[in-house]
Amino acid sequence: MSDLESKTRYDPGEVEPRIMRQWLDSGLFHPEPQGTPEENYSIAIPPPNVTGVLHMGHALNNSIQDCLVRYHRMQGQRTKWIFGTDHAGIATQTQVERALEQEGLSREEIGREAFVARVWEWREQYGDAIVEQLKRLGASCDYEDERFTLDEEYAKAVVEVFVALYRKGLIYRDRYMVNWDPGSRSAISDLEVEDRDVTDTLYHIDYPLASGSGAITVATVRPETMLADTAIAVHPEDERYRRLIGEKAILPLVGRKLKIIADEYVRPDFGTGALKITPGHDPNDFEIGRRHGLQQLSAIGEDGRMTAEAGEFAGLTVAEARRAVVQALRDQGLIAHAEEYPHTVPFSHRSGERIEPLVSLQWFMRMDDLAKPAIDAVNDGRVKFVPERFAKVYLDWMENIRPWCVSRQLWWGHRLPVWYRGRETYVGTEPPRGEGWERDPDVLDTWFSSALWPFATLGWPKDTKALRAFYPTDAVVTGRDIIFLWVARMIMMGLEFREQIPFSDVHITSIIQAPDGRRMSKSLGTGIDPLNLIEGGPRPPVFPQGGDFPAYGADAVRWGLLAMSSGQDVRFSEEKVLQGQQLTNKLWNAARLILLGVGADARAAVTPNAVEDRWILSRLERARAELSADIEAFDFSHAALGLYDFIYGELCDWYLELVKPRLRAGEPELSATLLHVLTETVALAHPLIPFETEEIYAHIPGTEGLLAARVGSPAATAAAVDADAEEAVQHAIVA
RNA sequence: GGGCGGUUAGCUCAGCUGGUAGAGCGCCUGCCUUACAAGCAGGAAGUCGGCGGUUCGAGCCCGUCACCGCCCACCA
Repeated sequence: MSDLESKTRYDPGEVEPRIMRQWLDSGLFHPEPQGTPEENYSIAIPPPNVTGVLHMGHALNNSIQDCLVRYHRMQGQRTKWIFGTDHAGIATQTQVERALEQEGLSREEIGREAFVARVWEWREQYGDAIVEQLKRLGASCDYEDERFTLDEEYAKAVVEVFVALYRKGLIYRDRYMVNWDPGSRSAISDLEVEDRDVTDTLYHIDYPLASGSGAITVATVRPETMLADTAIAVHPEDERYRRLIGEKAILPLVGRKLKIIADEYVRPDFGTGALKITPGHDPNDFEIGRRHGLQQLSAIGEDGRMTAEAGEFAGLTVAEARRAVVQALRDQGLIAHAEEYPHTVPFSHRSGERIEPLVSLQWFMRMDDLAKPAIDAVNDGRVKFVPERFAKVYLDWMENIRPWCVSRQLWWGHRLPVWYRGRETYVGTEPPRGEGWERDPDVLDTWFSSALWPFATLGWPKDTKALRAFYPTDAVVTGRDIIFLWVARMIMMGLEFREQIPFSDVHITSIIQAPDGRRMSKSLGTGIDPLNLIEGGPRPPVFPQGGDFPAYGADAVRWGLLAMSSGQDVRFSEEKVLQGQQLTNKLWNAARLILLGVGADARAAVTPNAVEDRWILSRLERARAELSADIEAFDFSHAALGLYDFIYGELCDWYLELVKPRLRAGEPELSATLLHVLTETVALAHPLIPFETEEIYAHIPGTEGLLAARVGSPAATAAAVDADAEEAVQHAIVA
């Protein structure tokens, strides 16, 4: 008890690492796989990227999950926080490629096998960082049962799913228009594309008519794609062009004859009302091309350079080709007009490069059949979104769902279980027998494996004890940015392969913005490293006052983040973390007052007669009920604020101030009440501020074991809200 | 082009099924020497974005406008 006497301020830096070690050594976070999912409680962590580091989103998200997990554990439920990391295909591969570049190497130079080995090494070296950071936060994950989406066992689940969906006809190979990311040199899904505002030049180009009588003028922002034009389209009702339908125009620079076709897609009021059709390089033109049976030509290759189809322009980059084509057209006097044209253009979310729509042979997954039961699950309330409005976002997307391009031209990931031999294709969990088979080099989209997370982590496809004990899980806690990428797909896969929803609650957390309202981002200098908040460290540039954060400690940061969170996006506020620190300091000193003040024989029965004693006991029960209700409603800011009000306002400022004289007199009855109140207070506060409460608990005479492992509270059930006492005290306050 | 969210004290945010505004930080005043001065007590401070409507009564309901933010969408 010496540190209680000597330390007038709570010292998280000393306490927290020590307590975490005790928790980890206790095995408390690693439950036996027993019982049923109904009686147990489980959450599968959104797997952080292996090479990632903790950011503010993780800090909030994991503070919330830990609060839920600790709360349910202390309700006596067998509780498992399923833990692991994600291989994060493109992100990880890019990082390792960059490291290679530093050595003057490329992945092509060292070859696939050596490269993948390098990534595994990289993972060994950096993969633990985020795990350690989560421990620093106090997250009570089951670290003893860690999964990785590329582990052998997990990979079996991925292959199993791929093969099953292939056999069902839901996974298929097709030559189709995809979002080609020249940066990662891979196809990416629609969800990995973001639109950005760009100002391009809109060129009006004359295509001479084959009849020799004049020209038809088209408008385009991508003149270089004209090299792959195979038609010109006009609206069937457009009087200006009606007579030209069926005629031919000559493609400048190339000389190919282009049929002038009619299609209702064309808007007469835009540009010139005549549209050049490039089925190989534009998603709309691709559709029009299919409707009219047009040829698809590719003038741009997967390397982002012009192909042989581009003739004299072959080998140029797209940007170079654009300049060259424009110059050539100018030389021939075919550019009728050019103007600045601001519009939105797709970019790769990953590499940041402009998407090049290409026709490519890829593997796709048909989603509509899978979506139906997943739509029902939300409509009938088996899966609930909190806040509720996100259900609509989910449903809108699901009802208009499109095929998912699942193949990626990367090396880091789950390789497709697909082999080819001549015209034969083999798909299976085991390699094909016989000679001459070659395996598809592509890997699966990272989100394909993440979609299986809630059951693949528990050992599926084997029928494991863990699966029987913990699936379905109870909740998933995540940001709204991955409702489609992850949450929706987990629901679909869970229903398809386990015939059960993967979780019953989807809690969508706030997104925490920088203090100035901008997005938190490393490159903008608006990001805040949670560890700098916990252990002290430099304030990023968004804080005008500069200097270092004090070492607030994990409890204060957790409390602050919970208090900040709400159904809305919120700005980060250091004041809330400071308030959390004040709370922990207040509680520390309240514990000192009580523990240093009560007599040694203080463990008497709690039989309060004094009205203020009955009052605080009543308030305690009220605080407990409100806190439970808030946590179960995923209302963490009210949980945090309510806890603060009870500890600060009622327990410390009012009750303890009031009983100080009696404390000095050494009343045994008071001592018993004080110890009871302190014990129950740290117990109910534990899910939010676990470290300090655990530390105080260890100092309370008569307690044994870990607070984190404490179940329920016998005294609590006996006690009840005492309206008489509350009213009596209210009157006293007024008087 | 559709959809969603926001606009409440100087700052960051609460305000449940409508009954006449709250917290933290900041500010002002007083108290201090033994739980905590990163303390205690008290105080000032808001035409609840604008306009119109429903109602005995609206920050909360309806309509409309204005900004701000986000998501979805194939107009060259």
